[in-house]
Amino acid sequence: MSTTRAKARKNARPEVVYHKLRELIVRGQLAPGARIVETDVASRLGVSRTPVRGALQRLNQEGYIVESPRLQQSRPMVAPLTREDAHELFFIVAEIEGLAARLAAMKPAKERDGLVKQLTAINDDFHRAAQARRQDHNKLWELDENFHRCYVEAGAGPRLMALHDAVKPQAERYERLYVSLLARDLATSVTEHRTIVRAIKSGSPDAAQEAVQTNWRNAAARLGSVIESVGERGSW
Amino acid sequence: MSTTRAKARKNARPEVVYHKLRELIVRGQLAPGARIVETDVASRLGVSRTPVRGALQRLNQEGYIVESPRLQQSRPMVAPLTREDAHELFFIVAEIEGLAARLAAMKPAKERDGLVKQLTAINDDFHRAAQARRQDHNKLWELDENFHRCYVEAGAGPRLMALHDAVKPQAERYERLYVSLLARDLATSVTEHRTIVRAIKSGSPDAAQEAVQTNWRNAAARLGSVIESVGERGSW
DNA sequence: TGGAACAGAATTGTATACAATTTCTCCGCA
DNA sequence: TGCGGAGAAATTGTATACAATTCTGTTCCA
Repeated sequence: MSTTRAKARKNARPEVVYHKLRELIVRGQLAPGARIVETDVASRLGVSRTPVRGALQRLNQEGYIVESPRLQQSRPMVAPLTREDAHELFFIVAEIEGLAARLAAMKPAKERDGLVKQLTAINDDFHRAAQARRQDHNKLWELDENFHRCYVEAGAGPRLMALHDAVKPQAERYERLYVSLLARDLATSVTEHRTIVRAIKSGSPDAAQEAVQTNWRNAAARLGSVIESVGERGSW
Repeated sequence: MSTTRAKARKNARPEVVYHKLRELIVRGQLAPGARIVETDVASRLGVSRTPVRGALQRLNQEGYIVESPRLQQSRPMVAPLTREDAHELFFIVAEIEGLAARLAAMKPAKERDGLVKQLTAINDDFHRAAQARRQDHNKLWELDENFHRCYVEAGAGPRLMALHDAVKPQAERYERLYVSLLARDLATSVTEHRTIVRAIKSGSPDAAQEAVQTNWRNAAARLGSVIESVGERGSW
């Protein structure tokens, strides 16, 4: 579990390599299946292989990169996007964020009030952005992300938070796919979000957990029906 | 999430360093709070710092070691054991294994039959081992571990399995504490295990998930009431 | 033509030297 | 005695050289 939360250690080189690569993978500029070569990355970013190695190992542990099933050496490549993977991943997120929502709904009413206000505001923005003539996929993704992060941060303790931080980013690639491929279907998400907010507002742990899980599981189903191996894309 | 499942790559040096250190930490021979020095480990195990670094990074990501100061260098030390940490960790395991149990309970009856037989056998062994005059803590831990692993493997897909593999080992330190400190209270566990088996046997997803979660949450509560900062222990 | 084998290139694994940073120690001084 | 600081020791960060492994392309033989 990445206990390794966003390290404050900004200038650490493995850190910047990690973020650069992760960004490229998540945005699809480094295509699923693409090979990653330590020396290339190192020379492109102007560092030696040592920090690159650290970054690669982390990306591997976090599932962005997989190792070709070779024997003695690893030969890493960008993890592919599959329907099954998306499904399982979203179900896992459903559990984690569901638990966080349950905990958030158990907070004293006073705390919940502020949270509910925030959530409502974000979801309204999300609604508007979804209805806009010219949709901004980037912004849509960010708003959805914020919505979920909001109640997770309110409910989760450090350990659950760390788990969330370890797992959730892996869903980012699929979430971006979601808003791209299902741009017209986002009204459903708005409604599901409202259900979550209501449950937290009324302080119903069971309902909150249920609502979050439903939201994610439905998303998994919707995405699964349109993801057909979004093949090679972009290069670097 | 350690997508990095137990690598078949046996002879890989980072792998053996990782396992050696992990074992020492989990068994308490490397005390919570103890500093870990790359060069020491390297010379003790007869390798250079490079593979040690890999192992250390992984142990860090998996939560076995933490970085003490917020400076520019890491200075890793063995993660301490606390009541709060145990509580949160067990609740997380409750979610993960609960989900796995739910999925296991949804398998066709034919598959479930074999599973139920296995689970019953293990739990009976566990029962006997718990009642033995001279308890073998090591064996007790292993049996409990097997019991849970059994239904998890039956129900979980690769991603959930990977998540489980990433999180569960971190609970090992607390589980061993549990069987040591609560040796006389293990009958309760046997009973809770029986409830799990019944739910899977009857193919009730809700009941199975609930039973697993109850088992872990109760364990968290029981452990929490006796864990009092099990201070420094052992050295290397 | 097809395939096996070999040579060379490409790539990762490991060790080690050096640089940067942190911690420790001990001495001076009030 | 206690505090502060300078310099030494310890420790981690980075780069790089070399070793081990895997991949690629070509040649040679059936």
